[in-house]
Amino acid sequence: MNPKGFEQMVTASYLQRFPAGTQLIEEGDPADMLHILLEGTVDLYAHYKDKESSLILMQPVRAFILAAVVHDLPYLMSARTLTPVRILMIPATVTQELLVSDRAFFAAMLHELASEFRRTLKSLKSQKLRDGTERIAAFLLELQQAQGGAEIVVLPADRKTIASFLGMTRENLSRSLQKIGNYGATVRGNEVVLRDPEALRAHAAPSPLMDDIEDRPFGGEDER
Amino acid sequence: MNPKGFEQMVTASYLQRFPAGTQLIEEGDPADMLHILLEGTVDLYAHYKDKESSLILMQPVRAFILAAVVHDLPYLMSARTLTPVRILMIPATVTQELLVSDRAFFAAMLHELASEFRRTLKSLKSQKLRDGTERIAAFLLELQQAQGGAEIVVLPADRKTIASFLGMTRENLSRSLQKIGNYGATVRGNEVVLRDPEALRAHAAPSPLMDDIEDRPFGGEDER
DNA sequence: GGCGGCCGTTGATCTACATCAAGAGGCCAA
DNA sequence: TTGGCCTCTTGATGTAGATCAACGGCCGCC
Repeated sequence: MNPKGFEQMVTASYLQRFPAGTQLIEEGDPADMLHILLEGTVDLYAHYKDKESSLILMQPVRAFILAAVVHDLPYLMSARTLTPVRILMIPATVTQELLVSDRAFFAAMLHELASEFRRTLKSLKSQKLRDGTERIAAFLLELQQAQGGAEIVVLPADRKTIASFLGMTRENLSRSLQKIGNYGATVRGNEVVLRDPEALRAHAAPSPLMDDIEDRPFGGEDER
Repeated sequence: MNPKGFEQMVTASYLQRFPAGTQLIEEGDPADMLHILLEGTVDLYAHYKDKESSLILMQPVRAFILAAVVHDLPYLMSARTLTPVRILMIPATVTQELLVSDRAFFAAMLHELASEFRRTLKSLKSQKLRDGTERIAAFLLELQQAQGGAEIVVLPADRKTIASFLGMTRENLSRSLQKIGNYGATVRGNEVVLRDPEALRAHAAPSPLMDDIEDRPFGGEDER
């Protein structure tokens, strides 16, 4: 973005730190702040009757609840920190001014929003089309790629949250993690060792059309 | 948008009609055209292993697959017409030029994309948090509002598609439609009579945070 | 007309997953 | 240390919804 807009943004915004477990946003609140996650992990979740479900496990650097700010409508999700975080908060009014005055900012927001949309759509696809163990396998492979491809991946949250994010109960996450031992994944506390990523891939059939990954060199997906 | 941009768009675009059952887009194809649905109904769906699932039942006027065009990435969904349709197709290159040259067009796209995002997120919430009959009840109430609030709502697609959209099988849609008779909804072919919307509401607990409805005349999502 | 193919419904069974229950291990405070 | 309280796991049971199967209705087509 241009320097003037940047200065305007910085002076009007708050760069804040919060400890783990902080409630940042409550579903239904007016969208008065655009949040940009710079460091740490945030859980975006929602309620219905007395249930709740995690919808997005967010890692830096991402803007969240951009759509609510654009439309000046209430947040659709609640947000809480899972780790200590650093967040840049830009008042909605300033955001809207920047959208008008700074073309580069505008373009960045459009881009970010398109990313969010595609990620969310992928979640919906995964949720509707895959079963539990397939979702876990795909999730582990996503993590692996996000963490640089190492054999050992570290889980980004406690079991309850991951289970909720993946659309299952804690108990079944536990059991399913056992099952995928058959595909060469061994759980060790907070880490999972992927001894046989190919077996996992065969089971999860990951694809850039359904997962938040880049196409792999040797694309095994046939289309019709 | 401004007249010059509009003219540019119109001359470079194609306004087309297609009959029901036309395959418009195949998941994974490069995003070479922005589609704007002017008339009719389109089903956006995806497949995985040999299953497929309907993700969006789109009614006019909406742009679809906007995010893919913005990012110049493959479509995440396939599209087929459920009725005869009228569609404006704008080449991706022209769309990208317009995003640069026409501020109003740019703003409209941002707005539309934010709407799409929120709608998709609501679907994800509904899918993860509600059971089958709750989803049906909420769906009927959405339709009712979209159709002006009349007592009789007409279903926008065949049962198989609706079932898939709602995340269940044809068989269970059929059974669930019986069950919601207890909430004053009677099925009659392609129509459903909502004799007791309050009972339905009590069951589905609809909310503008989870459904594509307006809570209140005051300040809902605007339309064109 | 009569035949075959799809669609929607209904019923019987199966199964993935939720729920319920109990126990193991970790953490911290008194 | 002990006790309380977490989270996570494991096992037993319950259930929503998938699958399998059969049938009637409708439509297009020869």
